[in-house]
Amino acid sequence: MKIRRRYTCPLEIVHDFLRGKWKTIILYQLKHGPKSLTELEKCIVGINQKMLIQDLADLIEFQVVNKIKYEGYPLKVEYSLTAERGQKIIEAINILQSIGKEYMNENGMKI
Amino acid sequence: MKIRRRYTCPLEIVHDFLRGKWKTIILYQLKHGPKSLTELEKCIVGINQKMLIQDLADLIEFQVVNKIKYEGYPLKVEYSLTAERGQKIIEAINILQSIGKEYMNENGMKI
DNA sequence: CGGTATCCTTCGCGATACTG
DNA sequence: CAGTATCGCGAAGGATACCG
Repeated sequence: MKIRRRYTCPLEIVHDFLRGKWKTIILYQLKHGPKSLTELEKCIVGINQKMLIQDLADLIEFQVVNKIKYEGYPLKVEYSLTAERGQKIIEAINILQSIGKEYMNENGMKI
Repeated sequence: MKIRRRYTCPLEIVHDFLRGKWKTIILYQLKHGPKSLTELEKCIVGINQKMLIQDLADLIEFQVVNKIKYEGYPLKVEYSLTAERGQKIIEAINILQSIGKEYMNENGMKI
């Protein structure tokens, strides 16, 4: 992660990090266990491979995601949440998700 | 808040809403009680009035912020978190803030 | 299948000027 | 002091082609 400016509050670091279009969604999709690149690509509607790989790299660097390479052929790589920071950030994302649910109910929105 | 696209998950609504540069910071600054426009402008480094007012309008529409107008002169307006959704969203923001603190400690960063 | 590189477009946001 | 309107730039991100 590149530092973009001088932060005046620890919150700004994390918010700047999560601000992009896809990172929270990627994390959310890893909530129920490891997934491969192509699995992620399939379940995240609208994302393209470039963004997915780019954001996964960021998530790994920030230590919210692990990358596991399995040796041998065919190539197999899996991504999963880290036990520490990954799980913690998911707590926050869960809250946001539940706010979204409420909001949709109140406004008669459907997926 | 204008709907930007078709959402495939309730999380996306809230994330899209919070993605902008300032909303989370504004909410965080309201955590300890109501503030006026100029107070917010002073304590949020780098923001300009246009963005502040624009984001406050969004936050009000999404029912995380209340606007209280006091009658009489001089004009007085205060913004505060709503009891329901405002408090709930702050829970998530608190988690992000604490992740930021950890991250800064680990990497020897200072404000 | 997993990953990198390049080009091009969109739009978030900053600057600035104006109104009640 | 509170709020609205306009304009332009730069970065985020989409499309696409290529490599191991």
